Amino acid sequence: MKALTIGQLADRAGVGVETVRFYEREGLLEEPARKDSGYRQYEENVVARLRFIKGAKELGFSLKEIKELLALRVDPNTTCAEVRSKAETKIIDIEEKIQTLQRMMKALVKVTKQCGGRGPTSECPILEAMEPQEAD
Amino acid sequence: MKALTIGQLADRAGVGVETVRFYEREGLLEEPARKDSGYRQYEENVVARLRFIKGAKELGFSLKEIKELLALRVDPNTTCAEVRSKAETKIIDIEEKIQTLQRMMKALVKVTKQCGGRGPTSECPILEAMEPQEAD
DNA sequence: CTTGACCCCGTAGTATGGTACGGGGTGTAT
DNA sequence: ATACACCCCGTACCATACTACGGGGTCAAG
Repeated sequence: MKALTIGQLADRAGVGVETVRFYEREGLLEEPARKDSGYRQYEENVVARLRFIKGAKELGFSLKEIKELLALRVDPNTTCAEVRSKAETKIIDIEEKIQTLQRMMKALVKVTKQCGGRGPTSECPILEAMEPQEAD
Repeated sequence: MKALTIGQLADRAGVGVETVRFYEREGLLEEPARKDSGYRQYEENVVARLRFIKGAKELGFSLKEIKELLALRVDPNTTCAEVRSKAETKIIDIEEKIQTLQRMMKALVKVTKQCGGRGPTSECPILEAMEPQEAD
């Protein structure tokens, strides 16, 4: 297993070198091994971690939340109950996001259908996307 | 129909007054009618618009993208083809987000299941969440 | 053994999306 | 008629998440 340089890692994950160093400072990536020269040496699996961070960000998770997600693992230093309850909170969170996205999609499909139709409407059907659930 | 003051609007949508004025400056909300005093007068439907903005933000859409989403309506000033193609782009976008979220959820469910089991693993199953599709 | 691409670090600057402040006018209730 | 909450505007400030810069060392190819 040959190690990756920071540049190779960044390329494979589709982020910038500076971003990798930034994530390291922020604690999203652990400090890698170093060569004698001081060069960072990354293992292949860090690529997946970086991609995960990238994807989660695009879904509206903050780096802080992503850090929590990445910490969700079953290991000897965490109690099961703890992991479980954290994971369940996140699951609910994600389910809500999915539902909202599905409503948005439905609204967009409706727009394209209206289009196929005839009457020009000035309504904005997408506004309904947030309505059905957030009854206060 | 009684108009809402900016404060009432902000309360109902769950945002701050300053945020409303900010969105107005950014073109996400149109300039409302004013009283002689200069006070803004909002119609009830602006509440939905604000909630939409709030929700879309939590899903990782930028204000710029949200503006585009809100502009997606069938009206006399836009050609159908245009609206259609924009909407379709957004739909694909949203579908991807949904799929990623579903993979994340599956990973989280897996974590909770591992938990119920016995062996402590130090693996992080959530890292697989971004993998299956982004094959390069 | 030099040249060019890449790495190191620290610090500064940027874009986005608000949030706060200050000095002033408004609205209504007592 | 005065008090208190709320509105006006402009400007300044803030957190997050990068991104760039500068001065220097490294490494592999030619």
